[in-house]
Amino acid sequence: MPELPEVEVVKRSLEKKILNLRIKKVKINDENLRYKIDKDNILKLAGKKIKKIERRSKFLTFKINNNVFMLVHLGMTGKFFFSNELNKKFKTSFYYEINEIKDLKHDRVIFFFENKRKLIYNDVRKFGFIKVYKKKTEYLKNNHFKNLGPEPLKKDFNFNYFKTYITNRNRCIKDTLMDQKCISGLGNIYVNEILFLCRIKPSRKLNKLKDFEINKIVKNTKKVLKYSIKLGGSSIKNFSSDDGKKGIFQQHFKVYGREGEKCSNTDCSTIIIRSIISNRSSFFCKRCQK
DNA sequence: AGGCATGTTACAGG
DNA sequence: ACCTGTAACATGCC
Repeated sequence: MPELPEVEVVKRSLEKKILNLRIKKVKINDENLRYKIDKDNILKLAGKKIKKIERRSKFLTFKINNNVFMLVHLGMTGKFFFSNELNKKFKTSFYYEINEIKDLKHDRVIFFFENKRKLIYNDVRKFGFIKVYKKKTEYLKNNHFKNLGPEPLKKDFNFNYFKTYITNRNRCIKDTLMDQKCISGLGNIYVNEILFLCRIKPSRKLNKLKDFEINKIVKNTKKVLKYSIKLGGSSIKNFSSDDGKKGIFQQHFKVYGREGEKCSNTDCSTIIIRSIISNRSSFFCKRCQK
């Protein structure tokens, strides 16, 4: 379920659990993730501590001591689980309930810490990956960050940037917002939600956007992402609560997944429709989004 | 059986 | 070299 807000929530949650813990052992159950895991490198993490966790777009970076860096992308179905010394599993994010037996099969990599604590990387579809860089220079050169546009929540994603970016391009707004080169961290769910709030239909061409709409897109992008992070992100399945903190943003989806339902804008009861744009479902209200 | 699913990227064509 | 659109990757659920 990971778009920017979910990855951010995972990051914050992991910080509380594994920061400064020493890795004792790494076990690889399935090395064939999006990229084949470099066993030599990942096994060498044993004995080292996790010093810092950062997020860039939908990527997580674990800074390990001795200038070692571990880069993780959750793909479509990647999740982290943490279990403590009692071998009782706890969620590492706020929004996954663990069905231990069912999920065992998809536990791809396990990091063992002292006192029987474990961090489990679980990924059903294996679109996620884990890469280890032995040197800071190697990490900085990694090709995943090369073409990333600005972080939506930072100041460099603003009206001027966005207006300049879309000038002389012709594409529809939905594809543009999904394009990580333009803005990094959005995915299908949040783009649908943002465009609904902006009352712009996903297929609108960039050259037909008015300045006030460009401004609205920038503002609503920040608003939706912040609100979702505040609610602990969203999840379509495997969702449950534990200690009262849970990701509940999916309860606030206004269009995503709501094909056939009535538009949630007041004084509109048009049925939300779904259409495919660039191989991805788009949900929108024909009446409100122009 | 066939369609669908939160993402990225290799590739082809302009 | 840049821009854009498409298909593929692996797996499970309706």
